[in-house]
Amino acid sequence: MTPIRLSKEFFKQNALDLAPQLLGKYIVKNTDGKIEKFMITETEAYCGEEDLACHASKGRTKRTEVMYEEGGKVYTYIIYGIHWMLNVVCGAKNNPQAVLIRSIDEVNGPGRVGKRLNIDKSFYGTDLCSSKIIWIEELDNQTPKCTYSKRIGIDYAGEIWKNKLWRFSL
DNA sequence: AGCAAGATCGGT
DNA sequence: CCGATCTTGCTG
Repeated sequence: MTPIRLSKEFFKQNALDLAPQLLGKYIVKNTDGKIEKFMITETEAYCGEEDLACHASKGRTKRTEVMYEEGGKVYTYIIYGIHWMLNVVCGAKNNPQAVLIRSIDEVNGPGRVGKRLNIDKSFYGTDLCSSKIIWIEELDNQTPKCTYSKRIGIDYAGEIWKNKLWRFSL
C-alpha cells in the first residue's frame, strides 16, 4: 500500500469530521532529507468563532488569521511561554476551525508533540498539501475506532463548550 | 504601556 | 500543587 499525502479536499472538511479521521494518519517530517513518520493518536476539534474554547472566538487577529484560510495549513502558537502547539487548519475559507494534534505514537501531550517535532513559529501557515518539510499521509482510507471525551484545559470556555466531547483518541 | 491568563509539563 | 516563561488580547 503506497502512502498518499492528504489532499486539500480532505482538509476542507469541518473540524468535527476531520479530527477523528486524522487518527491513524501519519505526520511526515523531512529534516534535511531525513524522513520521520508519526502516527496521530489523539486530536481535539476547535470549531469556529462561536466555540468559546477556540482561539477564533476572539475574532480575526494576527494570531488567528491562518484559521480563516482554506483548510490544509498549519496553525502553531506557544502556550505558557514554553510549549509549541501543532494544529491543522480545516474547513472552508472564512470558517475558522482547527484540529489540535494532542498525541503521536508514544508521545502523549501536545507540548511534547511540539517538542518532538521541533515545531515553532516558522511552521505557522505552512501548507500541508505542498510543503517539502511537513505533511500528512494515509496508508489506507480507514478511520479507526476511537473514543470521545472532553477537551483538556479549556474550563474558561463555559459550561456549553467545555463539556463537548470533541477530543478523539485511539 | 501595563496586565492577566493561557488548547502544558515537570518537579516537589 | 506550583513555577516556568512569553505571547496575546484587552484595558486605559
